[in-house]
Amino acid sequence: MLDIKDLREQKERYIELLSRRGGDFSYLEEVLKKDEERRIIIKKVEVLKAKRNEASKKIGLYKRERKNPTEIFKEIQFIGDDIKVLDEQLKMLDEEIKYQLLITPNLPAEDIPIGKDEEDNQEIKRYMTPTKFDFEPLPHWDLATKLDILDFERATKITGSRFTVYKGLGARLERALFNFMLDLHAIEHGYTEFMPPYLVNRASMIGTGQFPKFEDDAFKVDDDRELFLNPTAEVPTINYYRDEVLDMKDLPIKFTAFTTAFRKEAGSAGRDTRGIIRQHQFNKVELIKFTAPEDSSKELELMLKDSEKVLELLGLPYRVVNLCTGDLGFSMRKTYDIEVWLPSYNAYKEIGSISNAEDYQARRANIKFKRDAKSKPEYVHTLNGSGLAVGRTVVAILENFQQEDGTIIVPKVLQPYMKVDVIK
RNA sequence: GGAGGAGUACCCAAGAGGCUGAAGGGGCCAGCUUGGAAAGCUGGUAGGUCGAUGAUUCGGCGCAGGGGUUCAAAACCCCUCUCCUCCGCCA
Repeated sequence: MLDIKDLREQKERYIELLSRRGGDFSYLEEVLKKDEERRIIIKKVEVLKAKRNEASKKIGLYKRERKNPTEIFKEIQFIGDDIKVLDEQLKMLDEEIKYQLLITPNLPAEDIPIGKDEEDNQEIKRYMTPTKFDFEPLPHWDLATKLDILDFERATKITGSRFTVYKGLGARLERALFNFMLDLHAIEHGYTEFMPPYLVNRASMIGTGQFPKFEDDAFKVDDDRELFLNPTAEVPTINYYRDEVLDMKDLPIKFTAFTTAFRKEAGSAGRDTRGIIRQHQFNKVELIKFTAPEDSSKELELMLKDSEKVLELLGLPYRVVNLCTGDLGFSMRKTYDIEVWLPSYNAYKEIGSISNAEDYQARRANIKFKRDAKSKPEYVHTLNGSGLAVGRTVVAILENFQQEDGTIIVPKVLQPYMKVDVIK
């Protein structure tokens, strides 16, 4: 959430920056008018409340002294009604302003490329060169079906489209990968392992920015508690500290969370329909950081390195892009995407993204920190990154390490987990 | 699912309509004491948020959350959430 005071003071700059995402943000002018109105009412109602408090105090005093307080009663006879009316107006204004702010995305960072969509993302790094084959490589859905390690057809029987059964060495590859990733981040990179609930409430979804704007993307549980299936570990993990004040000495806090994520993929009908690139259910190892404001840029770069390390150890070709304003996620100020080379797409495909939300989620979720006992609480910065999307890593391994006979070479680092060196 | 109990500031805890910005502890900070520390003693400290204000400061809200009764509510009423105990069920 944006800070209404900052918005008030830097209206033009805020609207200009937001417009870089594309879209019309002139409605913020209306929001500021409501904010103005709100402050006028606050002034009025607080004067009345102060008057009433004073009178009530006097009545108490009179009663103790056995004096007659009728006079005072007369004075404030109608004050309660006035307060009630103003309070109701205030509440409505508050709600409208809050709602508008909740559906307004984060400001993009000043230094990221301005652009419309992924075409305008800026490539900043390549690792290895795209895999070359001296035979006709197969897409992962064909490879996996032949090896009988993924079953797309029968999965539709169990659930429906965009669900897959992992089987045999396919299931083991998935498990090997997330164990490998967790070990890397927890043991080598110093993140604390984190296993959150997979059902989250509305407040959590609002806290990280999924709601209210993107409610259609979430699976809702039919239960009167209003719970939703975890769409990314970012939600439960960042909300872990919702409404808390952390100690500076504990920052940065680093978590690595493995979760199964569930998404409706509402807007992507017809896209990536083959294989397991885009599923309603997928596994992901996530990296989360809570930092002091002055450290978040540095921590973002470190997180990117931690994330890249996974692909480097696996020996997969990838590139890193700096997302342009048009492709940037709702809650984020800056995002790097890591894109892995996929022969079936003959292109780089997103396998993880590493983002800095700065104080946007912290303000929504009310997560602060104190520099020391006496200092005022300030909002933390939150960062999250993939470490990585497990299903898409399976795809990358199958497609990049396939051999002419349709078998798959298991990367060295996975062999201790897989107990085999070839999937056949 | 059934029956009870509880939720007050960093922690423990008093408080059953007005003098409670919340007694009392613990903690924390400073000082005395000490070679240094502990203990002891003395003094100090109470959060957050919103609004006004150049600073100082003033005012509103705040005793799990929401709503109500009242001139006035931590206290009374209603709803919700969380935790605890017992019973039932269960991986």
